[in-house]
Amino acid sequence: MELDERKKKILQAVIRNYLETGEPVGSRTISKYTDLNLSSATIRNEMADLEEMGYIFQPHTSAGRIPSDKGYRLYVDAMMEEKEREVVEMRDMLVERQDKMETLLKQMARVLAQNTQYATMISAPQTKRSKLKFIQLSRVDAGQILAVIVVEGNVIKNNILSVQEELDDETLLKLNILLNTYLNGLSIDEINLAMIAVMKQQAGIHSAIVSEVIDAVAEAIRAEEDLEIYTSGTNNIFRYPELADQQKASELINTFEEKQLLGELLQEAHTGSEETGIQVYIGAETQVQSMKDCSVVTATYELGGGMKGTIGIVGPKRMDYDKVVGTLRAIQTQLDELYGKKG
Amino acid sequence: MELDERKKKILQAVIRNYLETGEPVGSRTISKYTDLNLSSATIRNEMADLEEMGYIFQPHTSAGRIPSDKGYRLYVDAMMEEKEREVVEMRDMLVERQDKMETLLKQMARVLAQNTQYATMISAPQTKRSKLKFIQLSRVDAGQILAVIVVEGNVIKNNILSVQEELDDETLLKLNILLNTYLNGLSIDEINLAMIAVMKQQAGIHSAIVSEVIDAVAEAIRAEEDLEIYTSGTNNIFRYPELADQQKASELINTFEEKQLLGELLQEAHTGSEETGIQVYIGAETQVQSMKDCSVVTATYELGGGMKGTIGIVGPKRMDYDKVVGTLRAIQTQLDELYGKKG
DNA sequence: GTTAGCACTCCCCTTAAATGAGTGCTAATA
DNA sequence: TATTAGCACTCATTTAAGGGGAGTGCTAAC
Repeated sequence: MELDERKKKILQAVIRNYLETGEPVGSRTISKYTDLNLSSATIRNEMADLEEMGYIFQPHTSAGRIPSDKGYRLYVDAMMEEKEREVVEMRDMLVERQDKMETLLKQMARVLAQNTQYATMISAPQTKRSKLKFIQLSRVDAGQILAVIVVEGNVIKNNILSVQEELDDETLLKLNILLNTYLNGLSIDEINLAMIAVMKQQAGIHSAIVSEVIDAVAEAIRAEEDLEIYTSGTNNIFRYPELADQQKASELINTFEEKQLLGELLQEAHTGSEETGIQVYIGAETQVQSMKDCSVVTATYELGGGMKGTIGIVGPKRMDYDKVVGTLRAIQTQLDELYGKKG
Repeated sequence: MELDERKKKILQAVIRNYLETGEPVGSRTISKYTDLNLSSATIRNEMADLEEMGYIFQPHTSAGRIPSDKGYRLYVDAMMEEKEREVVEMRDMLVERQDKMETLLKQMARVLAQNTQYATMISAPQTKRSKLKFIQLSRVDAGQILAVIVVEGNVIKNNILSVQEELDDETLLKLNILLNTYLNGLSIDEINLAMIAVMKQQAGIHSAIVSEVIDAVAEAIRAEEDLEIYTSGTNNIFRYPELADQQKASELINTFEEKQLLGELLQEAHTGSEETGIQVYIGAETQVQSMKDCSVVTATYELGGGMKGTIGIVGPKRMDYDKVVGTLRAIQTQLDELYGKKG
């Protein structure tokens, strides 16, 4: 069977209506509220066809139709009309240029949740690909060395290293110079064993302890930074009856609190994200079990200096895709204007 | 009317039974399952008295009795028998001595939630009262100075300061010496304006820019550290029907996600906490609106070096106080053994 | 002071009936 | 041949009624 123009129009009308009301859509509704000028009987025939093709289905006999995942997918891919949408508070927020990354991200999540009425999450930019700017070792105590590492974008990491033997000031100074000389300008990903070996050799004249410190520093630099994730508006799921029953709500809330799975989800969205940087997962398309009845829309953002993170919005399958995608696109644009251009 | 021994026993029996079942307790139940050997009629008379005194009430005519807040309060203050209870995983966890405070706290919250089946929260230790151990300024870029501050317990703070004029190496070195000389060993609370003034004077020989940097450092040290709070098991609230309806659950979940209010709650519990360090808030005793139908039990913990934080457990009013208080006490003891003794 | 007995209350569950939205199918129509 | 009107049918949802049961308060007897 072919999906002709009329069927498309009817499918679109069904989906639009269902997105608004959340109620199964009947033939009479379509007949009345479209410009197709067809009787409900005709619509019924067409709807039966659409059901056979798998785009819509009935929750039970003698109920109206609701879109299937396949129907939503077609809608998102081909029928959606992005709503131009600007988040004004977001713009203000970004112009202020929070000095604390953490605060900025938390606020972004919150504003977005209030704006869309869905649950939101946001991952802090990853620093693995940004370049080292500055390394410094200092003695804090006898036996304790503080390593401070600054990467592009002024993200700072610290670590306290314990050493057996004490290092004298001179050695420490030399070590600092050595580390900066070799590692400066490299990204964390680029630091490899060969390089560490060369450094150790260079430092070999001093003592074995130096080697130990270098290892510890390399370790600290590469340390699995646990992807920070901020969420907001989790309780928005209660607005949508299809997600609000105890079983589902409980699982979703747990997912949002534990954050582990959110991290994987955002990670995947980030890497798998095509040219536009926006991705939509409908129902079972997500890997996350608790979100099988949800849709997830993600957007990759960039703060300049190679710092990329991902924003995610989680709502019911009947989420307002037009609005959500529009909003995310607007945020991308705003961020680009502020950070993107100057690289 | 007087609360004689027999009434106390009956009240205790009512509460114990209600904690277990969550169902209103009838006179017949008490008559059968206590060693008082009284008929249900007698119990009924006594229960009418207890109701008049405000310790119990009926959710509706011809239902059994359930404890009032006043009843719970009496129970917690005078009738509770703390259950000896050790959280074994906790012990293992503590012995491993996570190097990352964050990880340790997250795990503590999680284990506690699994153990008690309630929602848990934990505040990271505050550093305001711990002593400064080490300060260092370094030049990262022209115009950007990195300030690293280490306080007791090896908690590290950093801040990037922007300065107009460039500082030469020598000035920087002197500044470092100056800051360490004056501030080392002081707690953040103890740094005051007078002290800063003295430092500025001392540095006066150099230039006005130095004064600017000192101000920035003082600011950075005192910067409102936003109380980190980790939560776990929020979804446990769904185990208790009296908290699980949408309205209440949604508000509670929001409170747990936004964390702002939790912070205030833990803060208050911390400061107001008497000798044992454990506090119980029943129902309306909390300031937090969304927890009016909950009970909250908090415990102050200490990690040595003056680092104190607070653990909180949130559950229904019919929470198992004996178990919760016992568990928290056990954790306090374990932490004391590990950190407390050596100060 | 304690207890047995009894009428009464009120929640809760089950069942039955009424309602109404929506469908599929058939036959008539343009 | 495509469209439409008409109609019987389905099924979720709401409403009402009735029975059961747990538990109470009160009274009178022990």
